[in-house]
Amino acid sequence: MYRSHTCGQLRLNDQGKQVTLSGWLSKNRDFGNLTFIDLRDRYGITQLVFNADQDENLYQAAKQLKREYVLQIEGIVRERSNKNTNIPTGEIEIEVQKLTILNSSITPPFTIEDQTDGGEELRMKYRYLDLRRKTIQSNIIFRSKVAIETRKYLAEEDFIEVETPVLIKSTPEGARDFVVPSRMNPGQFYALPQSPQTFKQLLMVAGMYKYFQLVKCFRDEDLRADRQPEFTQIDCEMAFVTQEEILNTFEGLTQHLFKQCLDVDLGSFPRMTYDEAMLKYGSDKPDIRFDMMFIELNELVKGHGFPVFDNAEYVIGICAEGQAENYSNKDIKNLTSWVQRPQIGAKGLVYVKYQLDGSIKSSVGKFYDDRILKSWLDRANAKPGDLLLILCGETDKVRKQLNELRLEMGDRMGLRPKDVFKPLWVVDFPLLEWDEETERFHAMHHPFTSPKKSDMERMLNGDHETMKSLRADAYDLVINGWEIGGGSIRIHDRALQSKNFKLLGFTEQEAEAQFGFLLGAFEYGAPPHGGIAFGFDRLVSIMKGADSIRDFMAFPKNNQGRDVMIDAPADIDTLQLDELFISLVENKDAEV
RNA sequence: GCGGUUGUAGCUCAGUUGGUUAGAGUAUCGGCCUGUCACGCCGAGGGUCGCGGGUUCGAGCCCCGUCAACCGCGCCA
Repeated sequence: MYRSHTCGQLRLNDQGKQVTLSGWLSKNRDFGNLTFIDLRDRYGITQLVFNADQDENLYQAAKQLKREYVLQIEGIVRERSNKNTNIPTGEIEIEVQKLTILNSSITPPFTIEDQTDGGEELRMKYRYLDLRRKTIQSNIIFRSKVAIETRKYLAEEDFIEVETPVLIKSTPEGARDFVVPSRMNPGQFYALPQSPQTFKQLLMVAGMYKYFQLVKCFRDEDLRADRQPEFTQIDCEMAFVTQEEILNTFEGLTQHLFKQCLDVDLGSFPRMTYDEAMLKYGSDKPDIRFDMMFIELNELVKGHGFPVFDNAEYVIGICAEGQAENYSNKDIKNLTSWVQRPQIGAKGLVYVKYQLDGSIKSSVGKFYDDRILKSWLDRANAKPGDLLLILCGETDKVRKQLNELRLEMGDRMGLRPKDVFKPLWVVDFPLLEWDEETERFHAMHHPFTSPKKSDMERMLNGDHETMKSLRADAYDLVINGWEIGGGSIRIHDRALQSKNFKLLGFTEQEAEAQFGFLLGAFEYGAPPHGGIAFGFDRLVSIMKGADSIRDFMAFPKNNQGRDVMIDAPADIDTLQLDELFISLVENKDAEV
């Protein structure tokens, strides 16, 4: 028996007990003839004490122990004379009678503590040591808890978990696929799924409705703090279901997870159409922890001789409450540089300060008199002390820019606390998105998304401009400005699906070649169906208020998609290449 | 593909206008210490200043190139 108790278990009322503990040596504090050792496992830390007065040999043995040695000890639980109120086991210690070194350790490259001295790259290389740290361990344990509660809730709702294949077929739509060469089919490749989308729809055709799966998905695109090449989805699909039922079911799931895992009551989720979100926040995933909504100023600013506004398509602003006095000319200048960075790309920034004494100060004061400036402030419901920040330009661009500015101001003003959760359903997404560059439509959600019933007639018979205005039964769950989940009611009619493929620029042959199996299935009595997928990693991270999903994955990849611990990806043997009928191009530039 | 930040001891970082032998904290090693819990005190070892080139009497610092990490843009139906 390696242990009778964990290192986080013993309390004052256990004193006098004979116990056996196993764990890692976290720290030792030696006093010459008395030494303390912190023994750590995933449950906590228990202090061991070795006293030379009681056993000189044992004390000398304990002195030789180093960080991260794996120890097993037997001893008696004693009340501490000096208690440590910072840890749950802080009232007791173990008076050690027998010490066994289960394994030694070389000196770790960084400290295994809550606040480690190790940088990210080093921690990733030695991820197995990083994972010994309580902060990371508790993230992974929390993730497990959320996964288990997800299964509990969905099982309670009569969902069944079905595994779908990982080796599937590449499709040009959407993200870039990871591909896997097939040895038995020379020259051909599987693709790893970006999501189990078509399979879950086929499960609906199969009558396996109320499906879910906690599933790995793969996308070969550039990484971000919140994006990894392989990630996990809570993937769900239901048949004989309306959008309303789906929203309610998964609002319930989200409430359940927050309640069970964080003891947070989310309440019922507000809903907003895509158009409203774009108009008020310039984003399809608005952070509604704070207001600072967009104020449209077009007709108030035009026609007064300020050419920048007169020539702009769209002039909008936000009102930063109480910030007028906080922003000196220099601060405004810095903020202007901030919006002019290439990542934001605004041309400039106009401000109107409604000063506490009621006077008005503005960067465009020589073009507009105070009466006009006041009309802008009035539209923004500004009070003395408020700061109006205005951007202008093409509608889509300026919305995006002002969205960034709004979030930045929200951060600066402390309006985005990490422990406050504001969920939001964004609904009625456009069905199609016109891409100017390739001069074709893209599916806003994915090509299986159904138009709203009221738009079906227009979709089948409308002209090009009509297509741009079609709305879909598609929805996103947004929490604190993060897209946590998204889904739609699917097309279950072959003719409608064919029409959609055609709009998306597929020829009939292409549609048949790529999705013939699905179109074929639709001819055999496909039920109405729809579903949703949650980004599991993002959900878990945001529940813990983290910006990066990496610390919620046991073994994440770095910015270049590398696993620096196992050093993958890596070259493969020429024999392996030969078996796969793959030859590598020596000089990459020669390829072109 | 692009923008930004960073790269100096095992680790985290400082290093001024280009100028003596490149520092601190921490970790490691040695010594002392009987109530610590970021223990304390004394001492020691530890450096390809990411890499390559250039300017200069002299480069951690300036210039050019390059590599890597992180953040973001594009991309991510």
